[in-house]
Amino acid sequence: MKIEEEIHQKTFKSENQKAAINILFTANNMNMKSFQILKEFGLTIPQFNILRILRGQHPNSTSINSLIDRMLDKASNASRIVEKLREKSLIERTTNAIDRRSVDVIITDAGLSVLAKIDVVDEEFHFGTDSLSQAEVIMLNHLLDKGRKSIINFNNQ
Amino acid sequence: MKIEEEIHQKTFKSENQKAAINILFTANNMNMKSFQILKEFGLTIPQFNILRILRGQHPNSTSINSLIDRMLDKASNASRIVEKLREKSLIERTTNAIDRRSVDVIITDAGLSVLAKIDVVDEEFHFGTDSLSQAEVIMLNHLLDKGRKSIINFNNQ
DNA sequence: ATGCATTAAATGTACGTACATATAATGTAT
DNA sequence: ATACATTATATGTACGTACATTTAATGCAT
Repeated sequence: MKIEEEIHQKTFKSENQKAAINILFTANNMNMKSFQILKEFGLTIPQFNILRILRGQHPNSTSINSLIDRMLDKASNASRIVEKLREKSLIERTTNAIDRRSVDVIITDAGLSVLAKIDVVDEEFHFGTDSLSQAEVIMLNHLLDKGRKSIINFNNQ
Repeated sequence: MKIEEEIHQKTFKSENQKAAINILFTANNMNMKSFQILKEFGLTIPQFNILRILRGQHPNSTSINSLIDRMLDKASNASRIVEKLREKSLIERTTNAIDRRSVDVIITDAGLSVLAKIDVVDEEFHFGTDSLSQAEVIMLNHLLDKGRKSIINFNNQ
């Protein structure tokens, strides 16, 4: 469905404004979808993202600081999210022996097990699988990369 | 910059997975940018969105329920956001005379004035203005509309 | 007119986030 | 060795959001 119909807005100032709203609306849809899937597993989106990072490092541990560096969405508070995961026994947290300021976070077998279950519905975290051709998806990635330029410049000011 | 470089991830399971991450990352960038701009005007993103809806209806009033219907991002709590705007005297809130359950919300002159100032930097709320051709932006809108199909189907289940 | 369902909005709770600040451990210059 | 800066993490506050529940007004069937 066209974005005009989705949000009941007939006109836009420009195709560029429409594109901005289109991207935000699409991302919002995707987030809602992820949210619904993850809820069944008792996880929030940031908790899921952190678990996946930890799985990528397994069996090594990862510091909180390193988690913050790797997260897609700004995670000013990895500490609190990690604590939620610890309460569910999906990760373990130990003070680093060498640098006692640092915290070693490691995913548990239970954590790996939950992620394995979510992998089954993993294709839900892809975009346009059933509706876009391979060439179209590649084009979409290209246009997003290219169009993002001005935003990035702004953020780096 | 390509998404691979942006998030320091070299490989993806598919172009579709890359597209999903690309959309989420781009939307996140845009939101951060809007957040920074609006902060200078003492507004949050949902507050700004509600103000714009109210301007669209001005000089008529809008009910809280109607606001919820129109908001891009699910606003389960338009009440609280409206209250924040009222504290800043950017809107007025009165009980509807005919249906005393309903609340009439109307933007004040101060509210219109703030939006007018933000209009000056309005082009920041567009996408790819300096980097994409008109044909490319139209293509992007088309691909997003088309690719969103499977998400929408899922959400309507 | 009375009783019950429906509707509009507000409120409570748990979570996440931006930002500022605090706490504790470590590094470093002297 | 001591003082001070830096670093890693945690905590407090204000805001927004999803969800459940509450409150009050209205609609409707009888």
